[in-house]
Formats: sequence, structure tokens, C-alpha cells
Amino acid sequence: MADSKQPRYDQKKRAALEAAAAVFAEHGYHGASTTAIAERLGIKQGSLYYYFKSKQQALEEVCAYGIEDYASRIDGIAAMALPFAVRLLAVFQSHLSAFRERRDAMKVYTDERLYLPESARTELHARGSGYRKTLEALFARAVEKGELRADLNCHFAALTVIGIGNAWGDLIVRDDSLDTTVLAQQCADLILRGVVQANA
Amino acid sequence: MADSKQPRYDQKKRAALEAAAAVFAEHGYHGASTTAIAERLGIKQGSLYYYFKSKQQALEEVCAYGIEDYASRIDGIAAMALPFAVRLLAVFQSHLSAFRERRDAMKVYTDERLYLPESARTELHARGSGYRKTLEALFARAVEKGELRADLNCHFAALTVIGIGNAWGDLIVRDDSLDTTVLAQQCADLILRGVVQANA
DNA sequence: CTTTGATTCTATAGGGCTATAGAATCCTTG
DNA sequence: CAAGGATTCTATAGCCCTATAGAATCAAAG
Repeated sequence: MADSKQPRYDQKKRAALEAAAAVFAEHGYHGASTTAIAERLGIKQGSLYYYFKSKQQALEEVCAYGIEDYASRIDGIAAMALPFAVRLLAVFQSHLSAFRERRDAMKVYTDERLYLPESARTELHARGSGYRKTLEALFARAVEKGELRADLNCHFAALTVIGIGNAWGDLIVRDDSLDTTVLAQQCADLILRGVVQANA
Repeated sequence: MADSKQPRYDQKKRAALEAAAAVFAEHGYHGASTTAIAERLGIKQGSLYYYFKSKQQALEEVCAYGIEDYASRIDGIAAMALPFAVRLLAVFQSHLSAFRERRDAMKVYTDERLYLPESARTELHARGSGYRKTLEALFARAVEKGELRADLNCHFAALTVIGIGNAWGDLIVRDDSLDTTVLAQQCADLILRGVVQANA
């Protein structure tokens, strides 16, 4: 009973989440209509409220879904003992593939989460700033070990890396032909070495 | 007659543009109501249509206003014969102060222009991709001169620089305490030298 | 003071949207 | 098949929104 019913519901709930993500991503939260989300799911507008209490709750869930695995993956990267260069590559790789795999939800998380009320944003904010802090610590440790310049501002560097990831994520979402693996390598390479001639 | 009337109109039209920019920036295009824009201007909702043909046209004008000086300034930078490092700093400086000086309009340009119909986006797109091409050429020339690594992907580098500028611009808009001069220096420094120890 | 054009106001048509309530249908299980 | 819960549908209340039309007000010029 509970075995056969739950999976069916969960499956459709997931589909509802993805439909909401897709419509939010395309039209923005305010520009999206519950009718459009329902249509994408193949049900009528009113039926959507079987899965979501309200439009706003749908946004909350899409945002949480978007950041979920993206945020958790960095802990894995931080746990491994690897050279900084490898870790940084992994960070970009993870960031960019999150945009590929959950493109709509990630886009919604980055672009639409502002429209949530303070209370709803708090939990999301914790995940997001946890990500930033972990990344920052990753830089700091590499500086201590002498892998990176001693004068590096780690806070600045971490925010910039996230910014680059989001900027390319935005482009990835709109261009399927972009190769995330190549892109991640280019990003890591740029941040590591800069653009100046090594012997200059 | 034409001397005394036009200035009065132009002044208020500009104010209307800035009111629209502020409300679009805060609530997004779809989330913004013409009532809110009018209220900020101190007039009634219906009166707004004396200045704008439609809500969409207001968005177009705000976007154009946002990108206007930002896009034109890079031509000045490209025209001057200066070392690449100085130019890159100027690019970041110009990009970030555009977000400071026209914060709302710039934010609207970057976040909301997608909601314009194709036709309206074409002209804006020309300005935007002109900016990108100029920046790309700037990188390419520096590579030719041996100032930068020969293996640098200039297209990638230009897009990343723009991405960084927009990412920090987003943060600047929401945090007045950030110093754009310092930030521009940090950005330029990071891109030029990277994070790795010079003697590593 | 009167005229004339510029600017703003009031009022409203017409539409779309969210959320709810209750009926209908489906599907499983006994 | 019959019962009961799960899922979807129909219909609608109630709200806010954009855009327009025509009246009212203001301000400069004669």
C-alpha cells in the first residue's frame, strides 16, 4: 500500500518540480503562470495544487532542488587530499555540470531566489554561503601550504570563482553545444596561471 | 518655447526612466507594476503612459539607458595605446563603476533583457556583442605583442572577464560598502597573474 | 484675463492570474 | 464487483494588472 502508492506520487511530484523549474527558468518566477506549469505536466491548472501548496512554495522547492547536489559535492572535493590545481578543476567541473544536469533548477536558484521572502531564503542562504566558505577555506589552505601566492585575498578569490561558474552556467543553459569539461579546464587554467606570459 | 518646454519634459522623462529602472531592478520586469513605478514618480498609474507607450517600451528604454555609456567607454579604452595591464584595469574599473552609477539600469539590462521580444533585443544585442568583440580584440593584440600567453583563448577570456564584471556588479548593486576601485584592481590582478606562486 | 498646449487625473474595460471547493475519475485491494 | 483513497477535473471567486479615453488642471504667452 505505502509501497506502491508513494513511488507513484514521488515520481509525479518530481516531474511537477521539473516542470515548475522549466517554466520558472524560461519566464522568471513572476512571468511564469501556474497554467503553463500544469500544461507542461499534462494536467489542468487547478490540479497543480495537489502537489504544491502555492506558487511560492513551488519556487522554494525548485531552488532547494537546484542547489542540493551542487552544494553537497564541494564537501567531497574539500575532503580529498589533492593538489590545489586538481581541486579547483573539480570545483569548476562540479559547478558547470550542475548547470548541465539541473539546468533549469540551477538557473532558477541563481536568478529567482531573491523573490522569496526572507524566511524562505534563510535555509537556502545557509547552503549557499556554506559553499562559499568551504571554497574559501580551500584557497586558504593552499596559501598556507605555499601552493598559492601569499598575498591572495581568499574571500575575493572564492567569490570570483563562484561568479565565473555562474556566468558560464548562464551561457551553458542557453547553449547546449558548450563542452563543460573543456570549459572547466579553461576556467581552472585561467585562475591558476592568469593570462600573462610566464617568463614576462 | 521649445527651449523652456523640452528641458522640463526631458527632466521628468529621465526621472520616469530611473523610476522604472528602480522598480524593474527590485521586482523584475514581470513582478513590477506600472502602479509602483508611477507611485515612485509621484504620479498616478494612468499618467505614466504619457511617458511610455507601454510597459515593454519602458523596459527597452531602461535597458538601452543601462548599457549606453558602459558600452561606449570600452571604445575609448581600446583607442588608447597602453600596456595590457593598464587597459584591463580600466575595463574592470569602467564595468564596475557602470554598475555603481547606473546600478538599477545595469541590473535590469543584464537580468531582464531576455524578456524583450527578439526584435527589441536585436539593437541591444549589437551593443553588447560589440563590447565583447572589442574586448576580445584587446586580448588578441596583447597576445600578438607577446604581453600575454600565446596559448590564450581570447574568446574565452573575454567572456570570462565580462562574466566576472557582471558577477561583481550584481554584488555591488546590493552592497554599497564595496569599493569598486579596490575590486577592479583585485579582478585585474587575478586575471593577469592567476593565483599560483610566481616561482612555483 | 484668455488662450493654448502640456501634464496629470479619474474611471474603467478587459483580461489573466492564483487559489479553493466540490464533483468526477482512476486504481488498488479485498 | 465494491469500497476507499488517490488523483484530476470543472467552475469560479476575487484580485491585480495594463492600457485607453476623456475630463481636469497647470503654466506660459499674448
